[in-house]
Amino acid sequence: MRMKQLTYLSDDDQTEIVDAFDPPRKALAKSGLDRSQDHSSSVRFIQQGFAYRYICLPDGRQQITSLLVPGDSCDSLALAAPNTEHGICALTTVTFSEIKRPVLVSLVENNPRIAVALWRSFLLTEAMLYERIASLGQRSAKERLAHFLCEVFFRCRAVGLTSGLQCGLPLSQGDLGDTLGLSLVHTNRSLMALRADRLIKLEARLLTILDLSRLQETAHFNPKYLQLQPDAASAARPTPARLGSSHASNVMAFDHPHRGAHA
Amino acid sequence: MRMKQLTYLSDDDQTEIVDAFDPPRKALAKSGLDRSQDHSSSVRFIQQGFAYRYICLPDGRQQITSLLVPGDSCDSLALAAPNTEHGICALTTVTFSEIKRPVLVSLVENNPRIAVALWRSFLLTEAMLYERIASLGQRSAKERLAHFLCEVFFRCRAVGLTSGLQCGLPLSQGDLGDTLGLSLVHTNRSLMALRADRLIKLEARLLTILDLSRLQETAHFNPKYLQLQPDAASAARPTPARLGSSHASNVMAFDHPHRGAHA
DNA sequence: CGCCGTGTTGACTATTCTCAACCCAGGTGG
DNA sequence: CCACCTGGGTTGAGAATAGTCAACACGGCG
Repeated sequence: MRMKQLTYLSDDDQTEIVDAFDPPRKALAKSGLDRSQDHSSSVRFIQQGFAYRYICLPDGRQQITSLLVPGDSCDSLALAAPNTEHGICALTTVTFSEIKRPVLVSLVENNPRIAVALWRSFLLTEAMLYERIASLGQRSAKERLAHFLCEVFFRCRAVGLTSGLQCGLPLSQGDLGDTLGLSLVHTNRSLMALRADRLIKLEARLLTILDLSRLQETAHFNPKYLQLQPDAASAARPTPARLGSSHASNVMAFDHPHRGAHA
Repeated sequence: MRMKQLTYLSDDDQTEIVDAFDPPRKALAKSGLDRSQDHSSSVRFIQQGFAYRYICLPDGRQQITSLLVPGDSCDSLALAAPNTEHGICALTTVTFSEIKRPVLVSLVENNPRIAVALWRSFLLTEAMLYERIASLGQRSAKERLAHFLCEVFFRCRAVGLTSGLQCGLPLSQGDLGDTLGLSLVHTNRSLMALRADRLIKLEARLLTILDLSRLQETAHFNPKYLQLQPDAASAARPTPARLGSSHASNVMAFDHPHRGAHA
């Protein structure tokens, strides 16, 4: 999980975390990640698969606020303010675990390393939010798209879900638009522009970066904000994903999109 | 400070916090809030005045990512990731206090109420970031502006810096544009549109809301995300601002804009 | 076979940006 | 006292960016 790369928790620490979780559950693509009904105050962590967090405006427009990859928590907010829930929707089949708030609290209180790991994880989320705001406010459609693709790629690489310059990107162009604040059509055209520049390939939910440094340039992308550890950043070798299945470091570690239960 | 309204810290708790701060310092309008050189790892809290946090893109564009009002912390990020600093710039004369990281940590470890207050404060920041993303991604210029004005007003009211439907707004139209991802000119036109609708007045850095509920409607603004306490939300009576000067609940609690040290 | 969901493209419209004036108030220096 | 400068704010006109509507292509699936 994300904590891993951030602080090098010991194996004991990790076992401690894993044991504290409720048994993992699954959500189908396009379904919400519901919390189990009996405890409203819990935190969910993605173990496998991709999901997104979104906000709906009263008139139906929706904004995808973050992409959630394995290791991410869904519920930093809910910890203290259970009334401000956002929706979480699976993009692929998602395996996730829930941990009850009191359990997490005692974990944090008894193991300062875990506390730091959790803290850093939330700060990373915040850093990504700031960067997204800069993107939405200042970057053009093409830059925004390039920036998002860079971010996805680096995040995937940090959790061992890349192979060379390829990673999975289980978003339709409509989803991409909702993420970037663009219309579907304009998203398509920006994508075509990046392809025409020979910067990326994107087909069948598989992103291939043809020229990473030029892509970063056009995006004005600086990975510093992702706070990657030096070795997690290089990641030529697949990072051993430890939590959940121990052989999850496959690029297309998610099921191919097909008609699931509709949102 | 913000902690106050969020968790009703006891007076003892507050004294404990106040005592832990370094002596307050001042920054002039348009100057950065520099940390004192001797300890890079510290957290700054705004006591009086307004400031903003911003990100600069390499080509000079700048995005204001958040407005900081009295009680806000400048440095949630720096706590764990000192390399991802953002700039903080004063909009008015600002009084702020710094607290060294180890001091804050021991405060948090020894007083769980303070820990919760700090935690909630950071989560509130996060909630505002999500909402800003929804604004930038989905709302039109006019809606965005209306939404921002609503947010500012509610936040000011929560810290007792309103009088009726008035509050200070020490941003130039250029600053507003950098906040909302709009050009100066278009910001001006959106502002004129809101004025033409008789929703607001804005002159000499004083915002007057002429019709709050209609302004909220046009912004699709729902204050829920601000997690206001019921009584802080009503706030017909001025909230006694306790930290810093005890009589700070004046609407125009900041100096009028004039040429300060330039950025 | 026909019906999705998804991607692609064209044509037109709307929103937003840029450039360029101009105004006004306050401050500064003669 | 006035001339001048500077930093806002306001407005117009034209250009660029992005959105909408509509059509069509393609593959998977019933």
